[in-house]
Amino acid sequence: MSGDIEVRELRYFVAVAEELHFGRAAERLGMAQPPLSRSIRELERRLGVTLLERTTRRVTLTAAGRAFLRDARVALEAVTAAEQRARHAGRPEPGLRLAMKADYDAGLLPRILDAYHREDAAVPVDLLMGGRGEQAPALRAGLADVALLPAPFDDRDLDHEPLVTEPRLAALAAADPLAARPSLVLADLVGRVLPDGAAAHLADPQPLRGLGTAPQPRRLPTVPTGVAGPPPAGSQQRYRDLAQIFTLVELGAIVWFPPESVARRHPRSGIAYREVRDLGPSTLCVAWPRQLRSAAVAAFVRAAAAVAAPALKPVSALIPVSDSA
Amino acid sequence: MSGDIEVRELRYFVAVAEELHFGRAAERLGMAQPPLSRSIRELERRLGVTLLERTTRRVTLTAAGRAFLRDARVALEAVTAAEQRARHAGRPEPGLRLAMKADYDAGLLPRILDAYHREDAAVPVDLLMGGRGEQAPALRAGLADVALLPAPFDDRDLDHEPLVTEPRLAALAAADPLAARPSLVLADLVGRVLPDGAAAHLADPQPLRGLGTAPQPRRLPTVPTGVAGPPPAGSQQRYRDLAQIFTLVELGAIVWFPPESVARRHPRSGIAYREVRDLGPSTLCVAWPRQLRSAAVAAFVRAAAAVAAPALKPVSALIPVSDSA
DNA sequence: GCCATTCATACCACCAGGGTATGAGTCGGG
DNA sequence: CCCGACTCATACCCTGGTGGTATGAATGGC
Repeated sequence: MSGDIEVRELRYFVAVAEELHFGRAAERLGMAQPPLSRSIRELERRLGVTLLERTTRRVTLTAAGRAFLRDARVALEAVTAAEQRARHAGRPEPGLRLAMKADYDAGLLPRILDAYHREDAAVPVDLLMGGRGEQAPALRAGLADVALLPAPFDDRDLDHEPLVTEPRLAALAAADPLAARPSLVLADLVGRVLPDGAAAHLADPQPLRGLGTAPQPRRLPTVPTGVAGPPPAGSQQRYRDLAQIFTLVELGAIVWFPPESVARRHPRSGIAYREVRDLGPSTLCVAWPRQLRSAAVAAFVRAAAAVAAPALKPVSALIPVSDSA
Repeated sequence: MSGDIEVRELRYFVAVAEELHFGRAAERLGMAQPPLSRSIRELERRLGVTLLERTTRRVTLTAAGRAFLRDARVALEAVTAAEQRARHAGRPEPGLRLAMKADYDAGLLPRILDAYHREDAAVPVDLLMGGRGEQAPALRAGLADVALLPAPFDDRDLDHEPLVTEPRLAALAAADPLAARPSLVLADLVGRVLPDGAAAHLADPQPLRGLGTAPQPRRLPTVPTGVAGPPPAGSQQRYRDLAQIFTLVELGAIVWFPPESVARRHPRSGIAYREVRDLGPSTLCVAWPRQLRSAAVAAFVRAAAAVAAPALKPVSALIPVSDSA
């Protein structure tokens, strides 16, 4: 009789714990409800612990269930990361997979790659261009080996090194009355649609790094691909490519806060970039999975740090987790 | 047909990768060799990657295999930690499990516990007294929630906060000629048997924290329990309890480097404690699993930091990994 | 009090995973 | 150079775990 917890059981439990409904969880898992119920019960029996409190009307997590949900997610991430990294390492010439969002490199990418290729441990670099907030998960999932990304980001299981800090600007429609002013403060923008949780800057203070922060919801809002028309105002829609953002900014539908280097790279007649005096700066970081200490990654981090060194300003607080990350 | 990697397969692969021999690995796993061979082959097929190069005479790891071994160990650790933490969280009154080595608290434990119990989030504390080097693994395995331990230690997947730094002394047999001197330097001790990799202080500089450090062997030397007679000189024997160490020090069999607070707590006529002018100090840390951010742990860390605050000296370099950790 | 909803139980069927027997390739010794 | 030992792979069988279907039982709303 069964000793070990299996990955399958972890997936089952996570599904039920997320749905809090055996029927829906079973549907999501592509199976029938009775074997799912049985699996969970068997899991509980082996753990010697009740994870879920069930009545026929309601399913709730126990304290142990909440703890197990958190740890099960971590474990599942570790398993899939192992799988992905092995797949990549098995390729004939496994390059270094660098995850970043296009243009979010503070103009350093060419010099970093140059410096990197002069390192002894250098291997070819595969660029993985992703949307905002996809870099850190890609590292965790084993899909990338190293990333360039702006802080703050969710740095669970990641190590990082700040590279450069630069101001962020507000991108406004040129026709916007605010564009007439040479500089703004955040309060000027109250009521505007701000992308990507930037609204939090106006509302709450940033969550502090450290212990005791409540666990954050991890689910990303789903991104409808190939949408037509602007999203409803006030939605926390996430924009994957700059063209889309530019269009919406030009239309006055949103305000956007790009780092200075990104703005400088995209002058555009319909868009005005303005200083925001009380908007915190953006810090570009290099990040990598904590337990991954390959020579190729180390060389990349060295190269990036060396290139950035002259411009380095220490970042006062790297916020590890935020709802919008 | 193939969906997911399973924990069983990870265990199988780790066994084979460690033994580099299917027969022995099968024996270790308590199964026959053919199904083990088949499982590994099936795992490779699903990964699309060759993990092991086999001839009938020799089994070797491929590059992908080495990467997968590292990640598989991490994943297995995560699974067992999830299991253990759930078991503990399911107990009727789950206390905070504090791992430490007896006496290695720099005299702070009573005050830390006092301060902790005044915290709102405080729960009863279960003390887990372990030998040297067992604290960090206990945190990783989900057997403890928080630990007090001296740096350096293997801090993979752990967060830590330094508490106090204090000098270490040399414990010598009172009859030792060196005991006549008021203070020593490490060079005086060349050729002595030093426990727990302290010899590294004499030989190589400490490995630097950071990337690119080669992966370290993780296997602890096995500790024969209930040994009789002193171990052979030069062995990297690990000593579990102080009584054993004292006996060996008194006999002049070893030299030992306890933190000052430990020495002060154990005055003993047969043993002389002497300053070692070039021996680095010891820093007591509080450590906890990185992803575990419970209120009880946060409260404990706060309490420990508050108690230690007056005495806090920053530690210059926490060495994350060492052979002796 | 009835009915809809939802989790648990009962029972069945299939195949994944483990066992045994044996083949095949490789290295070493005579 | 051939033989034999060693070790991994293949062939085949069989058990039990895992999933499906049918149905019961309990809960909460109307």
